[in-house]
Amino acid sequence: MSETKKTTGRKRAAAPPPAPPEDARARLFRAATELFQNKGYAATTVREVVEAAGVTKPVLYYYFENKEGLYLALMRGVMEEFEALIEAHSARTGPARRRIESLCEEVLDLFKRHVPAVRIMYSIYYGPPQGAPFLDFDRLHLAFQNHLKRVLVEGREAGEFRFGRTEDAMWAVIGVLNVAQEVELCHPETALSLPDFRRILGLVLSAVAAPAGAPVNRRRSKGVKP
Amino acid sequence: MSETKKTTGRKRAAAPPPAPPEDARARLFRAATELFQNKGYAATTVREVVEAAGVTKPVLYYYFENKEGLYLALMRGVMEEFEALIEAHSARTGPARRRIESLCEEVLDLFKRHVPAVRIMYSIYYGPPQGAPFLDFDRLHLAFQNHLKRVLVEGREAGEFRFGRTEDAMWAVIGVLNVAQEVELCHPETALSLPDFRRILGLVLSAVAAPAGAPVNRRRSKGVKP
DNA sequence: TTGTGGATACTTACCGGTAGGTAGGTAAGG
DNA sequence: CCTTACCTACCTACCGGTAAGTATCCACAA
Repeated sequence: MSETKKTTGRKRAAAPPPAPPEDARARLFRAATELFQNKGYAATTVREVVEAAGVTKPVLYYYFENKEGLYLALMRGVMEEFEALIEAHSARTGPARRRIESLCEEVLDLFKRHVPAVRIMYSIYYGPPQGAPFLDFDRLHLAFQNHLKRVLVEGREAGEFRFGRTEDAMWAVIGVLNVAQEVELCHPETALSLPDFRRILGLVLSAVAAPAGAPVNRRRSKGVKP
Repeated sequence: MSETKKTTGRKRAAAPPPAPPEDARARLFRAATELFQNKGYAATTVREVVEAAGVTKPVLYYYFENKEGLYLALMRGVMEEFEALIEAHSARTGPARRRIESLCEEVLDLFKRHVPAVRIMYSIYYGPPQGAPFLDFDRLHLAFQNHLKRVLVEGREAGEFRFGRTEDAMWAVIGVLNVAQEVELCHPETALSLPDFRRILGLVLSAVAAPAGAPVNRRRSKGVKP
């Protein structure tokens, strides 16, 4: 099966490979990402992972605690990046609409850069944990919701938006983001382009936009940074 | 599904249970649904299923071909119901907005009545197949999209809606439905009520609604049933 | 210069457990 | 006496994980 010559020169006097292009740890990482996203956590065996990575089984246990540890290492990277994105956005200023647009676009971009990991996250967040160890995806999701709500409220206070319940507007926006993610996951060949996404988000935001020329309703504009 | 009382007549001289209220097949069905949704297909063992159903292993293989067959039987019921719903809606008439609202509400209702099965479907549709046999969820999803697009176009032709690209409007509507489903799956305790859902859908539909009192743009109104 | 000791990065060979699945039997009813 | 509806006992394959050994390099003392 594996074309990997088991005669890994590693021994033998003559130094065999000039330098492995990717070290074993990185190869394990890539192989596991690929397999977990294609087959799921439980359905992927460590044997498959190490074979795809071209290493032997104990190597996996040398670099990672075990199968769970490998999974956790995979997920944590993306989770931290997402958290940092929201954190960075919390400090931003400017028109609420622009902030929402750029937030969504950046989330979508992060998502596209980590499709395999996100597919695993999605399937575990919405579906059953496939024997995979617990990870608090919910915390991140909630942090995102809260940030979005804050920007929406600030936009309303600044007279930029007009809507009844903040949650309604929030869900409408999240719906657009979800759809873009869904298409990316299930039909990457017809994935929404950035202009597509902007148009659809614009459509929804137009439903909460204050009428053009509406009075800037900045009532005390509390908390809104200058 | 079929409540056909097999009346498991087999009772030893001293019948331990007075009478099983549910026959073995139905109990297996229920147990598998519960376990698959809680642990995932691959992470659920047939031993767990039969134990939860209170039967022995060969009973499962007596009623179903194997683990895969049990899974397929589970999914097919919901898929057929969904398909029938879209079929039934294709024949409906009336204002496009009402049709979209009732379609979404009925889909959401079907969804709520089959949360366990849908959770499995979701996690496999968006995520990796967990070693589960292939099922063409995509066909159903596409059928739904096409129906929705048709109603939207009819609504525009009738002067009820005004939007640029049909796909944009479709995705915006689907986004709302997705969000409602997402909340149902991940936070059933704060699931959107029907009024909540109607408000949010109304918000999005208001973005594609033709201005009040706009001329009814029925240009040849081709294909629109009277 | 050489010896050596430890860290690093693996290897082969194996373990106990459990997975899905089955062979073959049995009790009860028509 | 055959069919239906189950049971006990078991099989093989493969699972996650490990014990123990080995080649290579480098630091540092002799």
